[in-house]
Amino acid sequence: MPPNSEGTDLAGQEHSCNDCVLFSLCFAQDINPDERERLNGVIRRRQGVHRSAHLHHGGQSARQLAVLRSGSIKAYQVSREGDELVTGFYLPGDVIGLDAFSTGEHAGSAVALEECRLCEIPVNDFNKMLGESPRLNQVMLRLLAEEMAEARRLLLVVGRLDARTRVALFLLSLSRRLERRGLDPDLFRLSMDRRDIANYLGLTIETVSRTLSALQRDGVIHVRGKNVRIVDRRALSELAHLDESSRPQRAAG
Amino acid sequence: MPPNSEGTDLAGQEHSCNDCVLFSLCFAQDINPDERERLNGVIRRRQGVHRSAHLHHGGQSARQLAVLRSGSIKAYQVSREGDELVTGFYLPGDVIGLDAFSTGEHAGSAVALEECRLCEIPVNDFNKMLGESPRLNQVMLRLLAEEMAEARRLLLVVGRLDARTRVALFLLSLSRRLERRGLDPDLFRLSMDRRDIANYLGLTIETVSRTLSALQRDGVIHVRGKNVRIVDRRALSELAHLDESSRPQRAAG
DNA sequence: GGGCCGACTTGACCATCGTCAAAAAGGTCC
DNA sequence: GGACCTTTTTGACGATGGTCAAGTCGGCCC
Repeated sequence: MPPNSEGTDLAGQEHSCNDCVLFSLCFAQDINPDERERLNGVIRRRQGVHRSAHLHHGGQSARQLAVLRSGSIKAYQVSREGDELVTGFYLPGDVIGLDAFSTGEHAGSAVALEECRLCEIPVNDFNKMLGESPRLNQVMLRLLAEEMAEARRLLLVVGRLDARTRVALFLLSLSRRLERRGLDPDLFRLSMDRRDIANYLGLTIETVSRTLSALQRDGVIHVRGKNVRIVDRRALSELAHLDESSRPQRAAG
Repeated sequence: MPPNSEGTDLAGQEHSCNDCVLFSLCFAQDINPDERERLNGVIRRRQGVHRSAHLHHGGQSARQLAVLRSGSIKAYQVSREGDELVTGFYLPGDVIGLDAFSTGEHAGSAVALEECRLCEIPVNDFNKMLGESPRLNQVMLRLLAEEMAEARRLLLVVGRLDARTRVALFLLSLSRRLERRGLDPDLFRLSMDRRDIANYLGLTIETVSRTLSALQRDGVIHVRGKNVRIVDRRALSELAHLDESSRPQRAAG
């Protein structure tokens, strides 16, 4: 088993935000110390959330806001026709449940891709804190705006780029996010299966598979099942950075 | 010139929200009367914003939040490679400038597609009101969440559906929005050109043109330049409603 | 270990939609 | 009206990526 094969288990067993390894990634760093102390008081630290367990379903009323401490989570929506639309993947430090922020009901579903640990904040407590802290409100707006920007980025990727570019962008984005969490950006394990990747990128399983194989053949990456090694980061970046040549030219300004 | 050919000029010259024809479409209806009174005091009613005039550019710091009173507006972003990504079209009653809500800088650009009138609220005034009204905060969060949901919908449309379905959805969406504004849902004029539609839907100009022609050939719509008449709404809805047959089957759950 | 099942890969084929090109329609200015 | 330019339409062609099908790999249970 290669090093870093779990990929997303970097949190310890702390019981205070101040000791938490994830502190620099967590929104808790953005509020002031006594607000944080108060947060500490209401947080439920949950572990043993196993693979395929749902954190919430679309339409459900929100019970808590959660920060992922270890593991990884898939966010998706279900269309009226019943098929799945993968909207993102959460890694440690990410906030889960913002989609219920305004209506009180979750817009989409979230499911664990592997064993997870979480910090959960009951909505009641959280809303009370929101009512009293303009700072916290601001932080939430920022987080929401970030999700928005992410959705827009995804829109560009999914709608307008060819398969190779989409896959390259996916790998680089994941790599960068892992690196920010102190993990090896060049050697990691995908916690989602090909179906999820394909769905997320708006492609088929076969195309994802073929594209990964092609990237390997070209010496850009090395793939073996869920294990990925980035061999030629420069080449991968060039692919992702929208070489005019490698890209269908859909109506642009 | 057919009736309703302007399509988006339904606001009068009122100087109070209470008299405004758009009241039922505007977020002003959601706040309480004295907040609205205060809003009235700071609103600048601007007209004569002509075609191709920009309301703001991406990266610019926000000067005001605006509600469109008449005309229509295109929202877009510019990628690092310099091409345009149309993210949406605003109609009367829509709020413009939410993209700057958290950072203070506009994420994208907004440009008038035809002569427009606006209600502008200077950011300073608006922020002050925000700091004092939890209700207004809530309304803003709701609006932001709605834009988010819209972005997600667009993601589905652009990434996963075939050209015919995309165009059908586009026409139906526009029709529904016009109807909500008291205009004819079956006969209207597109204020955007084919390039904008194509870009918005992640297609080429040619494909949009061909698809519109095909829909006309099939007796579903009638098109003449920018003028559109929906002839067979039922058929159009069926196309849009994702008939399993007419749709490439990209990885779905 | 062996069998089984699902995940993944690979190949052959073909539809959709992008590309290139040219003509037609529409708008503006004189 | 006529010249000129932009927008839109239409056609021919080809590449990308979806579909169908058959294999290979890997994990899990006995």
